[in-house]
Amino acid sequence: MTSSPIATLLLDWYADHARVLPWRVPPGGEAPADHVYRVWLSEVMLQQTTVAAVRPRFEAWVERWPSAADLAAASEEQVMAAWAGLGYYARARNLVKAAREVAGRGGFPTTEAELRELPGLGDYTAAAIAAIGFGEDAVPVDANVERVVARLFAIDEPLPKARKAIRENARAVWPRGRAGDFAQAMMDLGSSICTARDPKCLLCPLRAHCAGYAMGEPERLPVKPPKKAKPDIRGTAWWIERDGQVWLVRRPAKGMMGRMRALPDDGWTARADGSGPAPLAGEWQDVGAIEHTFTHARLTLTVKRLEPREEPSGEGEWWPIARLDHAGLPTLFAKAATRAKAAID
DNA sequence: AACACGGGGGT
DNA sequence: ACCCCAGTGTT
Repeated sequence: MTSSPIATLLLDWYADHARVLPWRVPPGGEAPADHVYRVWLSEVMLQQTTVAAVRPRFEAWVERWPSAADLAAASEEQVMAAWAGLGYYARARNLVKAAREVAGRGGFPTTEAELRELPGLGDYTAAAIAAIGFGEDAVPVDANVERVVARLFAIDEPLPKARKAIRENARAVWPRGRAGDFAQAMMDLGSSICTARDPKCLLCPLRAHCAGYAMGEPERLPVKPPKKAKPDIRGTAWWIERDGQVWLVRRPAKGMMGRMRALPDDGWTARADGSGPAPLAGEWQDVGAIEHTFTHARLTLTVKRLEPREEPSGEGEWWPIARLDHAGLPTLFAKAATRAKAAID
């Protein structure tokens, strides 16, 4: 079976232009013993998250937990704190579950179909690990591949209906035996040449084969559905301070930032303003508000401060304010904490 | 099929 | 001030 001209051109381009990334084996290089673990971790971190944001977090992570067995032995609490700031926290909960399943069965699955059963691995990630991690002829279709293929074949049907045609065309050009390198080549092309806006077609190794380029305005593709406006919502977070410590709670398992450490709040959700009572009676000092944008809403969070005599009710813990950086707060609450501390001075 | 789920980087 | 992103799980 011979490769398509597109595969040959892109693999040749990749041989000269591959990005150097901490989880990547250079084209032609030898995979390390922990390769699958590193590919798995990088792929999960890269779900809806940019390379620039992932890179330093990946390095710190593999230093702390060099293998799936190490990660399986960690507490979920440690892992959640280590994930703080990366967002989509279900990924961290699933990462622990998956690590324990992998450790329990004595190693990673060795097929795409088995990988797909691990928590947190959908169609894309299972295919990416199979192709990049151990060379299976899998076809991982992410947003980069969608964009490149939609342009190469001038698929102008709007997403998500276009996905079937995109997947079929991707399969048609994907080279057997080089699935992993080709996947990474598509990522690099999508990130540096075939970008969402202002693609650099004059530098593209596939230009001569690109129907989108031939038609003009390849940047229109893929066609995306209109997105809806984000509602503005409001909420309150409570900064309860005593003897250089602040009262932190653990968020419920369900919903936003599930099981993450946090400041107590008034029960706002991404769909509604909060209205819950303060966890203590007293003279609350308004220390200002912070803005934070989620996927589905823009939140204005008012921060109120109190130095109480009695203990707050309910589950929680006193945390030294000087060590708040180590509490593993999601970015929203880290911002709120910064606001509260600024008001103290 | 539609929605919930965070955050940061690029322009 | 948007737009985008190496998506997955639930309803």
